[in-house]
Amino acid sequence: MQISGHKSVKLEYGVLVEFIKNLPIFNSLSKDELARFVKEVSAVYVSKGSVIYIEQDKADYFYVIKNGWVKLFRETLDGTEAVIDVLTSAHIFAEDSIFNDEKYSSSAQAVEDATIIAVPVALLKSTIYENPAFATSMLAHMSDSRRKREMEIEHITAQNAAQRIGCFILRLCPLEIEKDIVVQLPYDKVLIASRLNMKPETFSRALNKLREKTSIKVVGSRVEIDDIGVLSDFSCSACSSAYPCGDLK
Amino acid sequence: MQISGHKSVKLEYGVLVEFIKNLPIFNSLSKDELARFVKEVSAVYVSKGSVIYIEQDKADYFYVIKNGWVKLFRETLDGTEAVIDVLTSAHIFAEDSIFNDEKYSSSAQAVEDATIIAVPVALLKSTIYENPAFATSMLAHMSDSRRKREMEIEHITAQNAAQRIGCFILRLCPLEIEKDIVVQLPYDKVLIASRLNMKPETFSRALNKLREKTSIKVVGSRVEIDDIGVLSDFSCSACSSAYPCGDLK
DNA sequence: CGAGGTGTTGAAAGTGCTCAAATGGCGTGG
DNA sequence: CCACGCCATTTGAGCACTTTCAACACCTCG
Repeated sequence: MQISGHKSVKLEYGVLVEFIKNLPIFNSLSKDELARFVKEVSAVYVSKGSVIYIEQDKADYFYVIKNGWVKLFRETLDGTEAVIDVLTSAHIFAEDSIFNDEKYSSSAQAVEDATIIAVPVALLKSTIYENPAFATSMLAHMSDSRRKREMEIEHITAQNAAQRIGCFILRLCPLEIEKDIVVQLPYDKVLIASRLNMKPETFSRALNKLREKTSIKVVGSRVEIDDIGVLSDFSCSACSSAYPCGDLK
Repeated sequence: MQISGHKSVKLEYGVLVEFIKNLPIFNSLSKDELARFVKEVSAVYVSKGSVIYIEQDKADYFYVIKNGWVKLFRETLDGTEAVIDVLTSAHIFAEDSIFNDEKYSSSAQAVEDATIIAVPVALLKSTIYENPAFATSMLAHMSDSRRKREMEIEHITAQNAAQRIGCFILRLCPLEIEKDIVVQLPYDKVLIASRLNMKPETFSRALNKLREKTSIKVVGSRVEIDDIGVLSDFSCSACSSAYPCGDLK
């Protein structure tokens, strides 16, 4: 595994303020708190493949993704990798480091070039303590995040491979449009496969099946959807909520 | 489904205070707050099979389990039931009602006779706002709970049916003893099966396999474990943490 | 006793996985 | 510009595990 690929980057001050201020999770920060965050924070550029931290590392920072894609994962005793989540812009990770003896509870790796904002865990902790509105935001975030995991479990057990891929594609679609949508798969198919708890071979075959059943067109990472209704009928029938379920961002 | 079986019960004042005070989640309540909780709370007896609430019901209360077993579940569009969790003494549920538009995000049913403490959601909300230590406790709880779901996902994908049952049994075992442990399965096998995301038939067969592989003895709901090491070697090899992993209560 | 719930077993059908091999794109060194 | 090697992806064949459908044993309750 590649460990290099980290580079501290200077973001323009105004850009950083705007970015942080507009994150839902930080919208309850006071002006002073926001200033303090901006001061104590640092932006880091991580190139595709580089490891951000490893499970059990001392957790001094949690992160906000400015752009790019980051994979959270654990390794099992028999050496396989379990992908917990794959996140992008505006998502935060390692925020549970306030607990867990200040150790990271999983590992994180950039799966596409990314810029991430490192925020001291101590600052997170003290702000939670001092600003009840922020504490409530964090709690809402945690609750959503737990809910997201619950939906994940439902998907794994109730949907077959083709339906899970369909569901994944649906979550990439803009909500306003119904017909002739084109989306790009955001990262490579091997990773999508493990994100959806299946093998690459199964992914490939299930995508063929999905193509047959829903008349979507796939060329490389480009996906064309003529009619989103057909796709959601096929994918969501085994699930507890219909498209757009809105549960997983 | 049986809807009856709810009965308000009077718990002795001292008993209630002691119970609430000793819950980890409430240990940061001040004396005044504790008094207020005890005043606003009500104990409810729910008999086996009775439904506590249904998804989308208006959520005015969340619950703490005094004793018994409660199942949380959702129903999928095609009519099958997805079990989210099965909880017992000292666990809380529906605490995410502070968000979600004050609606329950799943349904809850007693699967064994139970006594549960109903706490007004409004009280939870205001206490989070007023007591940062309590807010932090709630946050820690949410974080643990999310982690628990993550382990669940790992189990479903990495362990086979027999290993999942082994893991379930291990979590019933007291931590101090290593040899000649006897445990009772806490609720019926059909429910354990769906809790572990498998069919009853699969459960039955996988339990036979587990018996062969680990020399545990099972008679009805009674399980005898000669050597916990053999059981954990078999069950935990596909997982990211070895017994006692301590992740799922 | 009969009904219904719970648990077990058998046989057949899926579904996804493993292992192996082929394909195709793409960047590097010549 | 081309050959090469690497990597991502696809395809094939066979296998392992879980589910499905059916039947049956057992127990409890009315």
